[in-house]
Amino acid sequence: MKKKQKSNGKTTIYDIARSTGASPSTVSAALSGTWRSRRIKESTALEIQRLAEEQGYTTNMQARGLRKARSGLVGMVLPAHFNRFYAAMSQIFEAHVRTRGMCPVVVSTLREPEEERRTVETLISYAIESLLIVGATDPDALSDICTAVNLKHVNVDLPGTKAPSVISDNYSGARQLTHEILKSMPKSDDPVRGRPYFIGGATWDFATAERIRAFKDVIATECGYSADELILAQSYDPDASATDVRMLCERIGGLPTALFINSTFSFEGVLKYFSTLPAEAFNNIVVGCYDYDPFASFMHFPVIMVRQNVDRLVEEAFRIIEGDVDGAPCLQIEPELIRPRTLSTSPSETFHHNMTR
Amino acid sequence: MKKKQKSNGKTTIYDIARSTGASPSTVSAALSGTWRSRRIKESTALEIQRLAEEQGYTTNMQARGLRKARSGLVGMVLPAHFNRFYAAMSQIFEAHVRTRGMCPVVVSTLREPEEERRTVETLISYAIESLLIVGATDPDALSDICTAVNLKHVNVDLPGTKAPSVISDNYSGARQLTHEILKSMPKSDDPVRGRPYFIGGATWDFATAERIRAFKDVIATECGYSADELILAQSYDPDASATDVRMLCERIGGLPTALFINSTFSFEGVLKYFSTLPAEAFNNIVVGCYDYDPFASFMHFPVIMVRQNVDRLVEEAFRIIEGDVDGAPCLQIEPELIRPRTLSTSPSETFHHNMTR
DNA sequence: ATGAAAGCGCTAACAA
DNA sequence: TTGTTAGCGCTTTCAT
Repeated sequence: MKKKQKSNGKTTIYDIARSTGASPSTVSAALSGTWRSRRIKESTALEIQRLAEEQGYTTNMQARGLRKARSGLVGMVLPAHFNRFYAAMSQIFEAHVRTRGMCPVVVSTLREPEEERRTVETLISYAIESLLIVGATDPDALSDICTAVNLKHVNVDLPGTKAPSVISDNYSGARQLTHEILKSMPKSDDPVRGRPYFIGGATWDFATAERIRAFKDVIATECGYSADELILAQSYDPDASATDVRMLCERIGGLPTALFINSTFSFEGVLKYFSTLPAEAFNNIVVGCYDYDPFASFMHFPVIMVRQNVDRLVEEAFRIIEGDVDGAPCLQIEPELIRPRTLSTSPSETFHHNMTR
Repeated sequence: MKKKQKSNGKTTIYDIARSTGASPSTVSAALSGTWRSRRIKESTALEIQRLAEEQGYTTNMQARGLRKARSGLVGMVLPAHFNRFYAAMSQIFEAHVRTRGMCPVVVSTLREPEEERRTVETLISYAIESLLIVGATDPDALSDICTAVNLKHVNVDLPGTKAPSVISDNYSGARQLTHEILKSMPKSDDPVRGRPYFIGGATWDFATAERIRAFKDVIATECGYSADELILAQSYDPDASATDVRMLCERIGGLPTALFINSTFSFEGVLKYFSTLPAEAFNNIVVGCYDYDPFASFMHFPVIMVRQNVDRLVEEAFRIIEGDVDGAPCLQIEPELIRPRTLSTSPSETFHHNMTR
């Protein structure tokens, strides 16, 4: 152990320079990898590197960033960490950023437009080099901020009009899910209980709207009736869904034969109500859930789920950031349908390798 | 819109200085909030702020950080994002950091010691002001790195010997859970199927070891027999647990009357096996799970769960960071027991407000 | 093959 | 009440 230098404990290139007898600029070159092109003798470079290592030198990224006007940081803002979908985003985002030798900064903004703005500005003040905007409530406002400092950015999951977007193909996913529900739905001639109902979400929400559109379209073509009356999309809140489904069941005198549930949050609410019913009540129902949770596979009735392709979502976002895209195109990524009890072969397994606790 | 200045699009205090006629230091003071103590006329300060706003000025934190030797960043490393527990950590960590007017940086390290080291070094090079080390595989190695640059840090969830730690009280939690399992376990005189079994986790893992110790202790005192034979802790992998429970059931000729499952991952595996059994098989079983997942509440058999107190874990970590702690004390936080079907009153609800999708 | 020196944007003495 | 100046640690011409 050498003695500490300066007031705080950090070794600088000047310290290294002093102890090797080289100049700061030589040390800089040796340590930043540019020494080859600066025609520094290999032996000097190696010696410097050895000493730096020994003294526990780490580059001060603030200084480097200030000088080079690049920070090595890549930012991502998302609504929340505590959510399977967004958590998967973070995980994959990090992997991509690391591949590029940079440092990921992920910050959640709790769906508050003001917080979104503030956070993006904060990230900008740290000179992030590009930004993924995930599920923002007001993507275009954020685009304006980014554009003003010409920061490359992409909208993910929720589209904007002022920057490229890559989102899940909600319409197509909901079509598949509705179709599958109809296919495995117990036959019934009951014009009320024998129909599929849509629960959860909010009509002002882009994703919900797309899913409802698909739900209606498929039912119109495959069943020949209108689904207008079958939709209960008041909110994403679990408790609201619990109430909705309870009132529905009371109104139609029992469980319907099929349910299209708009998210795992709503599903949680529905289950809360379900848990008040006897086991026999579930002999004639099939549930579809637009979202994925492994535990939901293990209910005592069939559950069909849709899982968004987080991998490709992020991959395409990076392709756009790094490519030279003009305008604000919107790329739609097909989600995946998870049939009941198919957990063992599901892609979620890949996560477990790294994440099992 | 004014025209762009400089090569890149960023306004600096010099730009503002020029357009207000004030000096850079006055601008700096006006913009960093120190103008009161610098006895700057209120009107000048306000005028400067107005212009800064108008020109879309944002402080360059790299420059400020370099100058002040403080970055405004607080770091946290954790094993993975894709995990309820760690995701909750991130969420709460962020809230705490924001309260302090700083910027959170959360990075996952996938339980790879080398990645942990690299990440901590990266964060240090960005001059983070303190660090939470969550669930690290080798906390002490990280402590060494931090100490070398005298960075304040705390271990969370997994203890270390070279820095203060705040962890869940695994022993106490597992005692409670075991006790509760024994209490609600169907009576049986069968000396094999009538006993509780422990599934999942790894004996080399600190947390698992503590839980097993509690499991054994409670069984010894309450039942009077040794639990040595009742423990199947090979791995956290869902599939391994699926196999373990299957082989157990084959060996003892049916389901046991009680199961202590060591994590939701293992639970997932157990459920995979359970889904091959008929519904009647579950009439005489109670399951305890050391970990929490809302969906697990809705199985067709009672599930008792333990939820770690993430809130307090993080809160205490900050208290330690900010206080003046000597040595490497280890604070244990009591987890919470969640009895079957108590979801509606569970603290998870608080999350939904912000995180409902 | 290497060194000297300027400057990235900001803050904090020290002057005035 | 405000301006001048030095310097945080690094990279990068330009010299040598």
